[in-house]
Amino acid sequence: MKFNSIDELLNYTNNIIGKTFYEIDSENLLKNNKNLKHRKGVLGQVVETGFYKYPINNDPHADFDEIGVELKVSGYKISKTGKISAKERISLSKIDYNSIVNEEFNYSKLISKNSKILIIWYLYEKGKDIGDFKITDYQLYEMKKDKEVFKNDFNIIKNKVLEGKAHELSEGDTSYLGACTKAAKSTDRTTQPFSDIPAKPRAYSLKNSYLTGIFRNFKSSHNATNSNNFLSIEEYIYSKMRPFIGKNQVKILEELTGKKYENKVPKNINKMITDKMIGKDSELPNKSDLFTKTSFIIKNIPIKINGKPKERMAFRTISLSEFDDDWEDSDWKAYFEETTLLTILWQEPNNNSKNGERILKGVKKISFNDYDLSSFEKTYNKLKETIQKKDISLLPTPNSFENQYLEVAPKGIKGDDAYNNFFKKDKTKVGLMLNKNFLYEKLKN
DNA sequence: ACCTGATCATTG
DNA sequence: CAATGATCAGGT
Repeated sequence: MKFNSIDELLNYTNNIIGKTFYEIDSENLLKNNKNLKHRKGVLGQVVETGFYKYPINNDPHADFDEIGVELKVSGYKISKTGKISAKERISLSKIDYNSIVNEEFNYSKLISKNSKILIIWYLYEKGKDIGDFKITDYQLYEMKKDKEVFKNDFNIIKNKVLEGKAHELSEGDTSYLGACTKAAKSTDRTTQPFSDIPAKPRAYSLKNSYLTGIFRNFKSSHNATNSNNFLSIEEYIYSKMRPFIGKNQVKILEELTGKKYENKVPKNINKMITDKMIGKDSELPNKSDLFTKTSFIIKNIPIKINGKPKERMAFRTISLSEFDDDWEDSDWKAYFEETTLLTILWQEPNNNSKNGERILKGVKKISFNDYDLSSFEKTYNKLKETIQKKDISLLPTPNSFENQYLEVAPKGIKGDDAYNNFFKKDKTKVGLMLNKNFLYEKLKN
């Protein structure tokens, strides 16, 4: 099928809404070949051949070349809380560590020949036959809008390889363009030019969170592109923080609110400040496009004069039922994989100065690599086991295994007795925390 | 001086 | 009124 204009393409595409993959699979790619079912990309082929009537085995990238549009078929899921998110990243070409160091950013080569992508969205439902997934939306997206961010991301990846740190690459390093792992076996490794350490093979990808952002914007048709000039989140955060850097907590809060806090320093003073100064986590997507397309969480951490953190970093309380899922499917894995922490650093002016006196120092971006995640996985599995066996002694409290980064700690209010009441209710009074040593290592580099 | 369980102030 | 993002503080 050939389209002469984008309008023509979209008019035709409108007919795909409401269909399942079985319904459009005229070539019977799904029914005839059960093995194909689990192959990635088969749904894209079904749409190409069954709906757009491209011949099978057509060059997969030709798509709608004449009108400058590339086709992507992408799943999304709806969480228990009703939030929509993309199911998977879209992976692009492989990263060649040995040649990237000599390459300059080239948008058209990296993303695609075409600047627009037509995304066909289907609703992924766990346990359902993939042929029964229903297509619910289609969306034409102009990738060029994000070109400068892609360029910045590309250079982050390139610089890491230049520093001989290809093995430390992580999807959290960048904003939109990820470096996702790409290998048949998880043990596969490849060489890198400036280090002898073998690195995992990776490909460029459009990050899951980026796709999620695109789709959420589309659904809320809040397409009012709040375009701005910031290329990275750190730059954005710094622009908000700059007037306050070097001042102490009480002074900053007083400046921001006009109230006096000298005699009574709220325990959560840092969160009050960053909420006002930068924005609440829930408001961030309205502040900059960068926030809609990447999951950022602002965290405050007090540090000592020597730069070491004074405290662990706490996350929300956990529910017993969250640990029904296997790690691979768990919300916690997705959270740590995709979230980038923006750590606001508050330094003590003297040893053991009190809350309220700490000085705003700067911001540090933290994301987690595969090595970190494999340690988190152990914590997760210990929690899962604790819950399954109803045995509190198995709980991954601090130092419950070698190289533990993520630990369980109480988080309630007076009298909660979090450990003894652990099994009483689904919503527990304990939370997950990253320990100080781990945090320090992350802050250092 | 640190570790780890206990507790707090504000928020939605 | 409980959850969140944090800090507090007693014991070692």
